[in-house]
Amino acid sequence: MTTPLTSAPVPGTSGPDGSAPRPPEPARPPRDLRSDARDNRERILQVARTTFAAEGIGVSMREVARRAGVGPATLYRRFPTKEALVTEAFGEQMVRCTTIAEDGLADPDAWRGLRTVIEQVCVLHALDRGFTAAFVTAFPRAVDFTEERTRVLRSLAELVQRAKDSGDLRRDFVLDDLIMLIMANSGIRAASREAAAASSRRFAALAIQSISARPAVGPLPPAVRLPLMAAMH
Amino acid sequence: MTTPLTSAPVPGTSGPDGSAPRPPEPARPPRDLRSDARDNRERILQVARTTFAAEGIGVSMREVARRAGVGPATLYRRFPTKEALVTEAFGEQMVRCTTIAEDGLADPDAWRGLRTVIEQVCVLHALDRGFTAAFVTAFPRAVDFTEERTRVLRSLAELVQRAKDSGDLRRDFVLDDLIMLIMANSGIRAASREAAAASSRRFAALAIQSISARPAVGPLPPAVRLPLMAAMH
DNA sequence: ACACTAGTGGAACAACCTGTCCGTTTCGGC
DNA sequence: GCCGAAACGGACAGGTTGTTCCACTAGTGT
Repeated sequence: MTTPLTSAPVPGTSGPDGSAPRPPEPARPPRDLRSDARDNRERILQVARTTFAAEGIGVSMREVARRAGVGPATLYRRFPTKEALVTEAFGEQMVRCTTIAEDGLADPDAWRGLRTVIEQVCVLHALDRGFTAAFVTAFPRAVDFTEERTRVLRSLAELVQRAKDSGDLRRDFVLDDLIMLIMANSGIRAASREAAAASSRRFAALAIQSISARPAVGPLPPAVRLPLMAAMH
Repeated sequence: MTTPLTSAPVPGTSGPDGSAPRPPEPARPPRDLRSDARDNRERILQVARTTFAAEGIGVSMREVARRAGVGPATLYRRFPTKEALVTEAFGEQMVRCTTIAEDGLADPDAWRGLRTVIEQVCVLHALDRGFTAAFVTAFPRAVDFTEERTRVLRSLAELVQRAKDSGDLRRDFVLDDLIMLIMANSGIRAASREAAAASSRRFAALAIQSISARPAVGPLPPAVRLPLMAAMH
């Protein structure tokens, strides 16, 4: 099974031209669209962003098209698959995540930087109505954000290390804890975007409390009335 | 704002006659089924429980029927709707939740009782693969667990109050925080049931840390390697 | 043993989804 | 203006979902 070696070279791959099939898809951004097409594309993206953020990824492509005032075919011409649309729509949030991480890393006070990262990421995700969880569960293996992601993770790892070195972060903290807390945050559902953001703020404060190496009971952001129908079965 | 949850008067306790159209559905348990039908029903329930717990609520009715070795019609004759099946299937977990809450309340040490409740509920939900979140998001207004739920909430509210009185629980803690933490826990996804449970144990420990009135950095359950593809975009 | 009916499973239905085709409209350089 | 190509949208295909119909099967009281 590991030795297909002797077989004839796969036809087509030996050519000197070496034009790869098309996996990397280098030029994703719109090339030179006609003016109306460009407008439509932009409108679709905007609608997709707000709709997905507000109602989750379950919204159908048709519905996105309808709200953007175009036909389904137009939508599919610009974004050949739903995954592509979602990826593109949330690209902005992705770079925002990167920015947050690097801003945190830039803070000379690593512990404060880490705290800021946690709070901002939590709120960001809350405003996107658990986009993370939705996206991940919907497209488990999609995510060609890999490049951005590893960059972010590298930044966070260094931030965590520095916060430990300064003695502010518990020494048994690991990067997976940070991921866990962020995933947990995305499990919070509230009645409105504002409530979700407020809730996430409080959650972030509690999370920070829990990972501090020198915990001290300080004030918290206000509590939020949650739809009790939720978590208790 | 200082009166979070306790305000809701228990609905439906006013009318003496109370001949509601049919919302309570008094006789849900199987009445006098034929032997084979009874077997089938039991088998369906068992399959539904394990399947929903393991793979989430997204599993189709067809699939449940197939795994139970019956036709779709049989399934639907016993459980007229998917919601009914889910509700019935998770009834067991529901009473387990109740048990956990009442055991916690029975503990003379309220703080220890609360800690136990948090950990056990978190693990329970983890083993159900985020059943709570899935259920709630799938059937936002379903849940005729109201009776059980209010009972649980009442127990928890008292437990929280007692833990505050004993000076172990932060005084700005509210019941909504508990709900928030439980919802958050259900946002955690891991590679396996075991990993999820372990993760939830660690999460619960952190949560307890964060709401303690006298926090002290103690040991935590082991960290779990999470599918980093997840929460970080 | 027998009939009678509760119970059954497979096919079918309606609604929805993602993704495609094709005749029509509109842009944009001349 | 004009005309070719780009872009459009409504209808179509194929799949999956929850749910129902119906001819047949198999328990059960006699």
